[in-house]
Amino acid sequence: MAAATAPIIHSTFNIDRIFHALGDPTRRAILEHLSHGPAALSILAKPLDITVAAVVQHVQVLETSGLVHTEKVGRVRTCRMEPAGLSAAERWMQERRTTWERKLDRLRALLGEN
Amino acid sequence: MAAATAPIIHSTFNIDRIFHALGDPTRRAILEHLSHGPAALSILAKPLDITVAAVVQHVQVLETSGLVHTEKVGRVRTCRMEPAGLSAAERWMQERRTTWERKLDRLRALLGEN
DNA sequence: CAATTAGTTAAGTGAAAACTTTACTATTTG
DNA sequence: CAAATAGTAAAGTTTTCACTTAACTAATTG
Repeated sequence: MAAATAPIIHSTFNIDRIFHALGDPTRRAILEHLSHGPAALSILAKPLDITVAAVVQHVQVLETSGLVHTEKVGRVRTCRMEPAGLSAAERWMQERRTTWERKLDRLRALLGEN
Repeated sequence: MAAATAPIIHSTFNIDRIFHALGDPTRRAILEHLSHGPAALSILAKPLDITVAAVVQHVQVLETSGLVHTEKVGRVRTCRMEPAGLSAAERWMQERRTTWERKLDRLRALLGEN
């Protein structure tokens, strides 16, 4: 019963990789930067005091998780945020949270009826 | 300009700890279990093939992040989900995502006007 | 074309994280 | 009360992760 099983269309997203990518504060800082617009690797590196090589590795993690897309033109690799990955993670959390909240409501209703 | 700065009330939540806690698949499995209702440590441990000691450690991480609350009665420690932490993480993602989506819209509008 | 800029790749280091083992305490139950 | 159950705490092991260094390629610019 309850809601019909949703068709699995968007399973290109690996929730494991997404949450792992989001687990690191530097990668979240990169995402935050990219939310204001696309940026080259060297631009992303500037405010973070780590080497460009480290930034490259973080961006690779973000890219294989699907949270970021990159494209190289000339010698510049431009990174841009890919919002669908975030949506997938938001959905995961929302599902768990609402499942729990519904459970709580039912419990409260039962207790209220006594 | 733009929106007024939101008063910081709910900063009891450490977004760093929350995202770190969510970064581990075993901890997400525990949360998933708890979304269906509170459970004792030993119940949580059963489907995961790791020792109870390891589960205790995961639950400690979840608890210090605020995603889970636990209480010991007799010899049983019962764990229950705390949805507010998830909401905080959802909010973080939604903010970054919508910032980016608004940016995209403005860009599209500009291009559309040409 | 020489110098600079942007990024890449591989290998190594150190620290954090996940997990186990072991020994132990407190509670419950037959 | 003896045995079983539920969890705890500390210490050690293994694995993963973030980061650096260093040597290199390709594109751009003075």
